[in-house]
Amino acid sequence: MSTALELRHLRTIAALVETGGVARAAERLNLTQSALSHQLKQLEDQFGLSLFERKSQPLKLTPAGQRLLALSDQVLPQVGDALRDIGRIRDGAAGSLRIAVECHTCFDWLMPAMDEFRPRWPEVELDIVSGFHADPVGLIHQNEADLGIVSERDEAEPVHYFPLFRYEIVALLANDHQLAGRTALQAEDFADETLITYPVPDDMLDVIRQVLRPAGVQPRRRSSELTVAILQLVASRRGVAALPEWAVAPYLERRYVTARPIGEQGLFGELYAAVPPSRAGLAYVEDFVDTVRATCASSLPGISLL
Amino acid sequence: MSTALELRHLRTIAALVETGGVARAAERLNLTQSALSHQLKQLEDQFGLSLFERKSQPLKLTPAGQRLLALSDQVLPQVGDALRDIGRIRDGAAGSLRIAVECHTCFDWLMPAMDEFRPRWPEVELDIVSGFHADPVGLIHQNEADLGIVSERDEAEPVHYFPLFRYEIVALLANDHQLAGRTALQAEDFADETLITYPVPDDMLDVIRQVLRPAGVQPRRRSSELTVAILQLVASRRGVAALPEWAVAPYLERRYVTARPIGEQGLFGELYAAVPPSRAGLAYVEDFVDTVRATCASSLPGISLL
DNA sequence: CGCGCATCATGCAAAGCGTTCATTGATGCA
DNA sequence: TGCATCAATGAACGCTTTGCATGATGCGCG
Repeated sequence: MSTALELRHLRTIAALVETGGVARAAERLNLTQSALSHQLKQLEDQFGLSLFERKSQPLKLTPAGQRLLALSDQVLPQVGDALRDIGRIRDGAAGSLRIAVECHTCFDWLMPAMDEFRPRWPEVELDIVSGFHADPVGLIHQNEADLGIVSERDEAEPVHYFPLFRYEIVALLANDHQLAGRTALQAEDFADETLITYPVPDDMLDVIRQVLRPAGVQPRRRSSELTVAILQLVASRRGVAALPEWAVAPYLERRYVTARPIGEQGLFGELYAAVPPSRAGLAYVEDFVDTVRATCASSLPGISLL
Repeated sequence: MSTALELRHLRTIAALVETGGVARAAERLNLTQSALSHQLKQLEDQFGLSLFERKSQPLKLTPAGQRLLALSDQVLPQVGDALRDIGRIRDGAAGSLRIAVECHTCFDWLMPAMDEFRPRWPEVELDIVSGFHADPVGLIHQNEADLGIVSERDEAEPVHYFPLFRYEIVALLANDHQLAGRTALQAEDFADETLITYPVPDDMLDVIRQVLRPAGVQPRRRSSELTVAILQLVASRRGVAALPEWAVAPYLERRYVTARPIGEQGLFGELYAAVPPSRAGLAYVEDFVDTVRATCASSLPGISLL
């Protein structure tokens, strides 16, 4: 007796189409490429049909694959709704979710995620704690926030961290900058440049903390609040910057400025959602985190979920 | 990391409610009672909620259980539709399904099943081969039928048998018949009675083949085409009958006649669908069998699926 | 009251699914 | 042509689900 169709298979098909490849789909699902390959083979054997053409970029579904995808698109949201409802039955529909952010750029993805979340949990009070804060976890302890977006886990803190995603921080140069010829930039390359950053403490700037300070490099500095303003300064050769790739992707596509990896392996940042342990199990908290991860995965280029 | 919700769980909930008990649900799903018990426990642990009240007959769902049931009712038909569509993609939407029956009463459940099937497979020509036939399998070999409903598997025949269900054949007596006092009837009890049957060869009557002939009992005989006519004769004390319990259940409920088991263990019949091996894998054939099993399981009292 | 029956839970042994790791083959790019 | 990417496959191992045997509990009936 062959194994029946399961939601697992629908999740696989959906991920396959979203990511456009078996390996990427596997990563999205927190599975291995091998597992997915086996799983797909088993599905195809069961149906006696192939589900997609392997040798084509982008990936192309057969009619049977398309029908399965249609089923996924129909069923998976219904399952999501049901799970949320069950969460509400357990924890109640109401609550508060005051969010503290330490990074400027986070608003780019936070707003869409909140827009997605709000109609699902109309009775949860959703707010952003105004301003930027060097220490969201502190705000949580003072009960002035319920969830903080942070870039480092401090295991000593009594909070629960939900991993969000990992992204590359790239150096941004004017298109005709002399360093634009390089394939990658090193710490020393910044020595004679003006580094343009957000006006926040150096500890919150990964490029300083992880690259320049260890190398003893102290470039000239300049700051601006807005991403677009920073880019404008870079384009007009007033300096260089180091920003998340996803934050500047649209500008890169239009060749407004040039991006280069920082260091041999590239420089990467990570983001986590910090919540009080007592609230980590709440249905709407978990769903908020899932919503953030889902919206970011589909809208931010070049990130990888943690 | 806890295991995610799967269709398996939804099928379990649906079966649980349909059958009204864990053990019966397990049988319906071709699993053990143990497996379902474990599965339900794991589900409840995962949600942190109980899904149904164990100590209550009939089984009562908690709100969370009801929500899961609603999801099942929503999702499982969609999955069924998709699987049928994929079957159509593989085997085509058209075909023919000429059905040969050897037993009179089968029409009671065959018609509803056909009504269910027809809209799902509008391009499959669905017919009943007219009249009753002692040998449906023969008709299949002569290519005059595509599927036969038979009560015995002849392993020597080159056909594929799909098991349908098992049912009890009960003796039917007038309410004030002297034998109505017994808890069960034996072969000898028929010796001085008139046995009323359908007008078919004795080999097709289980009560003759399995009970009376082995005991050398030859009661007086009378026959009628229609179930209701047989019952009318029984009620008016013209004789006794032996019919499938599910065929007479509505009359028993109204106490029109009295039913008693035949023999110590009761007398049981089984039904199979016979098809040519080459057609056993066709999507619409499998779906027809599934449809029959499903409609019979839900509409015929006292049967057990094989 | 105790017996039997029906029903569900539970502890321990076998399949199924996923993982790791290695390997191969196919494809596209320089 | 060589190199990188991607997917398929196979085998050994571990965790999860299922099965089997048994035990607990509740209910009806004498």
